[in-house]
Amino acid sequence: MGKRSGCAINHALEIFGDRWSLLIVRDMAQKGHTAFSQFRTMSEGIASNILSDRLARLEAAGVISRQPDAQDGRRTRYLLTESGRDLIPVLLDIMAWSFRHDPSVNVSPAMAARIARDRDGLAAEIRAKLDGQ
Amino acid sequence: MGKRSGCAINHALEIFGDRWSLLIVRDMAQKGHTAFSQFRTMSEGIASNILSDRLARLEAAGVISRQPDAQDGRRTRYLLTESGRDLIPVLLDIMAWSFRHDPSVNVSPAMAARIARDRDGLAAEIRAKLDGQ
DNA sequence: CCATTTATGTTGCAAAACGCAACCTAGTTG
DNA sequence: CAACTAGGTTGCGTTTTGCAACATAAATGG
Repeated sequence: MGKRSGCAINHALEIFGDRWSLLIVRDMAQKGHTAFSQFRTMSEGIASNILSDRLARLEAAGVISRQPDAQDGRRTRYLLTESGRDLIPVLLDIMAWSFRHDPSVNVSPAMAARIARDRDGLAAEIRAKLDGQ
Repeated sequence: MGKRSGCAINHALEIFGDRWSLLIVRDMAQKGHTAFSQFRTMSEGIASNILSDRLARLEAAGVISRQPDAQDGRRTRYLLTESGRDLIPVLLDIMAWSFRHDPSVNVSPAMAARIARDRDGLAAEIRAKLDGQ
């Protein structure tokens, strides 16, 4: 796993520069998903082998953590680490960018306005919901 | 090119959800690169066929524009569109995230502090430099 | 308790994307 | 007009992806 360069953008791309990793983080932040089977239901349709691989990579990168469920031994709980939660503002900015340049995207104008006006406040709200997990 | 979903994050990933596209945008924003041969010198080492493909995709997505050079008919100038320039704040946030969670990355603490304190002002400065092109 | 179902994966295989080196063409320069 | 430069394309082997089937451990239901 030799890194290609010390550039900060490249560093980030080596963690989530693919079509799936950020969608997993999105589902964790937006929907509070924590289970393998929950990620499999995402509308983009991720294959189980790819999901398995991406969860392992995100864990290796320190963006998520994996813990066995105490109540149900079959389950594994995937949670955003501090580093993963810190991606929430980036996710919001990407959503706002997509909306500005293609309003046909599934973002309400109200949400877009909220991100523009108070991104960090919104990020804090999303973060707070995850604290219960 | 059927889209996988209307999600704003997915929309963005269909444009730059790979290991190279954002590095091209980075070189345009950070270094003012406009030529094929300039992008080929990036330290990550992009192959010419991949570069050719990514420039075509970014143009198709409206993030960059391509124009023949008036002075030298061999040259093509690649420039960030408004949509491309609007990615600058996102790039800065990604840089800051990388720095916070891996300080070994090539970002000076001063730059990281500047992004934290005045991201939009910094983005405006970078934008202003591109206006000469 | 034993059969069934659920949750989390792994395996095999075909298709697509990537990476490298060589090659090509139009336009420019000496 | 010969050599060089810029921006690609082509071939080909390697890697990653996507799909479907299968495996395994743990829970649940009768």
